[in-house]
Amino acid sequence: MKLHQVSINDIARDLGINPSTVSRALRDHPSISLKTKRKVLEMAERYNYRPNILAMGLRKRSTKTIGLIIPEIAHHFFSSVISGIEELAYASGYRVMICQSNEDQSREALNLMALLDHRVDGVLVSVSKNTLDFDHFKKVMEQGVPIIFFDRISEELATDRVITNDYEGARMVTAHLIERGCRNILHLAAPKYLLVGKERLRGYRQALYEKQIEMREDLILQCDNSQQVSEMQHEILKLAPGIDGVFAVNDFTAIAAMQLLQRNGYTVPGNIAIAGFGDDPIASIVCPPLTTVEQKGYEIGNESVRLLIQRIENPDTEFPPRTRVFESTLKVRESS
Amino acid sequence: MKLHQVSINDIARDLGINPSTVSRALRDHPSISLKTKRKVLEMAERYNYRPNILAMGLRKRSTKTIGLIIPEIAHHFFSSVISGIEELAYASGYRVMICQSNEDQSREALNLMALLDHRVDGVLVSVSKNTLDFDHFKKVMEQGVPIIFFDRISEELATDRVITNDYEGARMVTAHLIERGCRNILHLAAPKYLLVGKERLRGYRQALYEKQIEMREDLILQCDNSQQVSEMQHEILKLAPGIDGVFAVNDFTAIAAMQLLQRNGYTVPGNIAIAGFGDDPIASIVCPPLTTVEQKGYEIGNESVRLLIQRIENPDTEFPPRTRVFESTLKVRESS
DNA sequence: ATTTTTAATGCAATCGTTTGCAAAAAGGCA
DNA sequence: TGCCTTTTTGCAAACGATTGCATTAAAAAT
Repeated sequence: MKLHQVSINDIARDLGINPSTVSRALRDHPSISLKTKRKVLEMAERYNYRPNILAMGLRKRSTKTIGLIIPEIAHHFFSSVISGIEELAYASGYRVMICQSNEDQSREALNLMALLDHRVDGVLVSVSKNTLDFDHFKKVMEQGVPIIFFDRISEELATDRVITNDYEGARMVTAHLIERGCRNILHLAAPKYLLVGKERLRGYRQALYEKQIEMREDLILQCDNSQQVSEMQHEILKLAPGIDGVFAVNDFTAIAAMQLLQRNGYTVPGNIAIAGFGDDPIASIVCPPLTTVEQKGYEIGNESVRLLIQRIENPDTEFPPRTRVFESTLKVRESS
Repeated sequence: MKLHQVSINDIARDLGINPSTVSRALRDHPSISLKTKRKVLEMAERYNYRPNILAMGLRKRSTKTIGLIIPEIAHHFFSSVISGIEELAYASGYRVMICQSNEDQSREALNLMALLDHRVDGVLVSVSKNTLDFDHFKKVMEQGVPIIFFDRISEELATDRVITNDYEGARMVTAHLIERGCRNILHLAAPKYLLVGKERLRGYRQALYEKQIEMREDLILQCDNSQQVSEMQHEILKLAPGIDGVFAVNDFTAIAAMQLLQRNGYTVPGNIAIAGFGDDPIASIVCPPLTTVEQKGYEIGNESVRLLIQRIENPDTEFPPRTRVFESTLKVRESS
């Protein structure tokens, strides 16, 4: 049986004053006398009063809550983004409602609905992998709820974006493989409609171009998780004799490929050097430890919240869509 | 600029009827004529009406939302628990608000407050590692908000619990090490106040006892994450020459220990066999792949929600505290 | 002592939904 | 048509907090 939580009215009744006075006293309104403020505060303390967020939200049309939609909570990158988000959000007096889309567009749309239903003041999103249609986001924007994309953004929506310099990261790591002597580098790429994937591919191409190495389209495979690696193992193994390097779009794919190659008699980095992207903790545990690119998850989360809160708290200011790019850094380990 | 979301009153005005009629029509109340129901539904559809959860929650004192507090979102075990929770919760019409305590008691208490402030209908908790004091949970219970603990439970609170059979899992895996020939097994244990830790230790002891192997207290080290492994590396290395097996309370600790030993010239499983607990995906990626114990994360999440919703929807029924135990299964891999 | 000014409080409507009860409309039957 | 049921709808008060405006109490000025 749920107890009756004490309300502003209970306190008012007990003190023989008006609820509005209690409300103002609690918010430290200047026109309330010190004496009443003290009485109210003391009573609130004693009764363990907590404001009813539902009532506040209803009246003030603001819940001091921001929504977050993430493809997969269990990824290290995303969980460090979450830390960055929570830190600044809490410090600024906001709560965070976390949802995970499981890389599924319809789930993503449902999550978005749920967040709007809860009347969040704004939304942070990293788009799910299979999201091709952005109408659900448009609806949010039309309602005037601020929305900010990070890492996995939508190219067709004009919103604030907080991203990693994927292009430069991929260029660096590919250049590194080339410097290590690789000439035939297999690229395990993300689907072409994902911007991060496109950018990393572009960086890969650029590095080859800079070092004047011929681009071979047959060395680009769309394959971006460990399951796909095992599904495509025949293709990969068929290419294996002709390659001396692998650059995968993320660490999980890189590791799966590495283990596949190792199981089939190739040595890493002896026969084939390997690099990933993301610097998941697993990269330093696998053997050999994986060369990869570190992304600034915490900072990306932090900056996203900063931009969002700015929009939330200045609803009448027109900001042009802003893009923040965080540089990534190469982590060279024994796999290359 | 946030738009005015259309409300039940807008629909009522447009249709020239009373808001209460609209409300009942939307909820399919039997005393509303089919004709009005159709009109209302059509209008609601057209205007894209969404009920205001804040108002509903305020009036009905139920938000159809359950709160979840988890120590670390990024752990595979917890994220599979989350999947289990979300699946059943969504299917039953509930939303889930996820919070992470970061293994910190004060954060945990804050999270709990936030959830209560949002008037969740019930709470699922896995206790943070450094939580020694349970007053914040008691407060929730006194308010009559149902609370259910899973995996990391509180022994001093009489609540529903959903746990793994840690004792049996630990006993099995230790027995397995013994069968593999280990006689001096180092146990890297969790803090003694954590029930999971105690139970796994108990299982370890029991296995030794059953196989009539002498218990050596000096082979039990309190050390339950990779950071602590590196802090305690001297102790571990000092013991290393005298041991032929390691059973760690979780996979991360097991792996950190394994790598420490390997770096110092020990072979695994040749010189020392190693086993962990939890079956994190990393366990099958590390080399050699780690022997461990699989926990039923998804099922644990699912069952927790089931128990919680049962309490939420039967507020007047007195359930005695229930405990559900899920069996774990041994996963033998190359590290032993 | 009376008026003016300022400080402190109260009133009442509002946010969007639900719900017990009263009222009206519709249907049935003589 | 009149009366009685039964079906449909409306009224108004909640839920808990906020806020513009009116009002009262207290202090200052005349």
